[in-house]
Amino acid sequence: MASDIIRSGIGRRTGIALWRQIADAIRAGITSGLGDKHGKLPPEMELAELFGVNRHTVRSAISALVSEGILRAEQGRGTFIIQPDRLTYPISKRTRFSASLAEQGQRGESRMMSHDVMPAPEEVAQALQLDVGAPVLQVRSVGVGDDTPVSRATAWFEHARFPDMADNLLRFNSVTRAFAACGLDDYVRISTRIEAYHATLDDVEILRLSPGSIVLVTFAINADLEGRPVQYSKTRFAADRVSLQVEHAPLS
Amino acid sequence: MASDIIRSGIGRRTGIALWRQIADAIRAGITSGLGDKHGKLPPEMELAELFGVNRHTVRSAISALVSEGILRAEQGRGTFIIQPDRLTYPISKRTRFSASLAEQGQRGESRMMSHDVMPAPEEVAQALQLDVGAPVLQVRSVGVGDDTPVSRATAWFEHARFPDMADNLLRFNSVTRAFAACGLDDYVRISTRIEAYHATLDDVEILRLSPGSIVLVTFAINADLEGRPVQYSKTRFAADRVSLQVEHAPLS
DNA sequence: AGGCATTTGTCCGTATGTATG
DNA sequence: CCATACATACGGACAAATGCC
Repeated sequence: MASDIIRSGIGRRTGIALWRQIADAIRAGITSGLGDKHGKLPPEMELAELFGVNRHTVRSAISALVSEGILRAEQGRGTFIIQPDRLTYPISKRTRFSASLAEQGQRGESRMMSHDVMPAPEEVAQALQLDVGAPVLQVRSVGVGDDTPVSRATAWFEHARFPDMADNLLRFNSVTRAFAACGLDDYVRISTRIEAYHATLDDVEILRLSPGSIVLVTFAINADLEGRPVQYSKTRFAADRVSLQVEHAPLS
Repeated sequence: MASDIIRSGIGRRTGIALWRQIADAIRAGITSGLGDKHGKLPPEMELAELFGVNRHTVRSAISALVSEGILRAEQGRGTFIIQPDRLTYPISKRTRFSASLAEQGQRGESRMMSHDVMPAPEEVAQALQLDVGAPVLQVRSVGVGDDTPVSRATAWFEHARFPDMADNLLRFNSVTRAFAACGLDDYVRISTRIEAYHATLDDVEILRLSPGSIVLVTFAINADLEGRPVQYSKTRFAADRVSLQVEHAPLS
């Protein structure tokens, strides 16, 4: 039954207050059928029964979501959902980060936060097929869509091969154009690894998450058309705001 | 100061208990430098100062992580991190579920739990390009590697086209061979969507997770060589036991 | 062996936050 | 608003196990 599905996961002495769990459940349930076609939630008493808690507890949850800007409560009429969709990020041979958001009609951009030339640590050296300690450009950026931070990325480029990469990235604000300005006309994604973790404190702060929420982490390698790696990047996505769409190559 | 960096993000009356926030912080910190080379955590008093809380609060966090199987506490010696390796699941045009585990030298198998012919709900009908209500075979299975449940999947097949699918799956315990027995020699993955969620009660039970842990959910469509969908499946992976590896097509 | 510092484990009491009716 | 029950967080004290001198 629907009530069982919704109630599942709500428990006591888990370290998370009931009102908070219910707030999370309502936030998650928004995508899967909670609320009618006008976005109206069931009345508080009904929600209380649904979750198996007191009406006061539901009220705490709702008031938290209202101050998060996810719900709107109207005296006498009901409580309504203000629904933001998940952003879909395509992952394909031709993944272009900056183009993804624009395609969905989302105002989105990637803001470079810092850049630095450093000796390659082992993980980066291995991905870029360089010697450990070889100079690499490290770039940190934050992806923003609809005024909400969605992802934060760290990318590395071989400094010897692309000495002007930092300048070009700053000028064009696009990896594709920056590569072009460095003399690389085309590149393809050769590998993507995906894992999921609990948000770190940095995630909580930068992506404006609540403690305990989830981040999807992608480890990606882009290469030139000869197959030589040109970029290694780790990106952390706010899991409740995105959907990663793997697009396999078309039939040959 | 370092303690200020780590302390940031830990807050009171947020609806999430301090011990829970600290447990999440330690869990997240394990991947990024918390703990020395032997996997030993700083002593409780030190962690308490680091997070700006009482030692008892840190102890609550640690005891939660111990019962999650992430930490091991030894009286008089210290608290240690238990690091199990992740299984890597390739996701490619030719993803074959049953072959994945075997390739890694892992004893793995997929156990069918139940099967049922039912009218296609909207999500399934859309994925398989059928009319809503058309008969489909629904199969639930659990993927097990090294005696630990790793994933649970629900798959749907068009019943009219593959009437003997259930029998063949039971007989061969392999999607690839069952398709072959139904007259379909080859198929390819055309779409994979990946999202991440908190574990539901069912996840906790079936995948033997602890409440609050993470599941990676993949939504996959396989098609025949003409591009007609033959299988739609949703798979829920225990996120701390797997790594999804997207393999892009080789350069043409 | 003994002595000592370090670290986890257990008990007490008390104040505050959360949840119910 | 109020009263009640339970979970959370703090502070202090001491016991138990380990390892080192």
